[in-house]
Amino acid sequence: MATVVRNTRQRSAVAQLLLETDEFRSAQEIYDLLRQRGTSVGLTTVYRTLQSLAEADEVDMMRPPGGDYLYRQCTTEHHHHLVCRSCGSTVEITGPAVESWAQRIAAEHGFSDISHTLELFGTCRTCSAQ
Amino acid sequence: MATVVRNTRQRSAVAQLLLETDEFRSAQEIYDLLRQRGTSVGLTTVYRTLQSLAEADEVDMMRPPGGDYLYRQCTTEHHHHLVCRSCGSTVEITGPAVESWAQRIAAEHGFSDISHTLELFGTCRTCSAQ
DNA sequence: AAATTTAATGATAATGATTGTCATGTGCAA
DNA sequence: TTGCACATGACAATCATTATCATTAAATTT
Repeated sequence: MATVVRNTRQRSAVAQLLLETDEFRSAQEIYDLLRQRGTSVGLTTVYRTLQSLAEADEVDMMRPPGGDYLYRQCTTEHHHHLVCRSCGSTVEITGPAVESWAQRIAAEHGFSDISHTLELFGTCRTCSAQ
Repeated sequence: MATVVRNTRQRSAVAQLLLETDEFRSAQEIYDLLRQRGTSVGLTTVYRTLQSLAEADEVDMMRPPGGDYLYRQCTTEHHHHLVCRSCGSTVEITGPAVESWAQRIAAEHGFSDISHTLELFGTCRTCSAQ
């Protein structure tokens, strides 16, 4: 019954690249980076692998306003992000009382099964200096 | 120089529908609703009008995880939303100290030109009862 | 080690939301 | 009323993502 995840060259290549990448990257960027380092993986497989890793909570997946989905290897504890709009460099941040606040507000209005999105976007120091 | 916004039947129809709609709706849904009430507007024009209204901060525009852009007439003061994943019904909420918190965190990491997204998603009472 | 089973791969096509094009329509200022 | 510039909308184009499916190759069994 349990879905067996096979250990393939492609899955390892994607996982390894994510380990070495600190910025949020799109599927296309990850595809390009893999080609550059000589460990090409088909674009379809890149999408599938990222989706699989995201479902397993091994990578974070987000979509900035007006942009495509971005992926990044993160710690497993719940956190939020401060992301550079220009280069994708990322700082993991821990929201203060967002969790409990969200639950309380939702309950007050009769909403259940609550989730939330909280992301900060800005321009990092490097990109500010052009 | 200033862009003049003309008062057309189509723009009025979209604005009027938004005034009477309390839920976040997609462009396609708005297009359909306009047809139903006999004030049809071309889909391209619906998109253009919504974008124009969003840029003027007269409607809020958001994109739930895995979904398309949604639009809703809101108050002009800055606020966040609690949105039903199932029917789109929305409660406007005011975040606590999110603003200042975001600015402080960003400054600590050398980021400038900060913006943030904070949205809550859940299932409203009506949809919980099927 | 070979055979077998079944998930994974990837080239390609399909999808679908959003945007671009451009001929025509129309608000509005003169 | 006229003229100009923006607005409209049918249609085509774009493009990220997903579906298809024949082929490859893990992992398991013989």
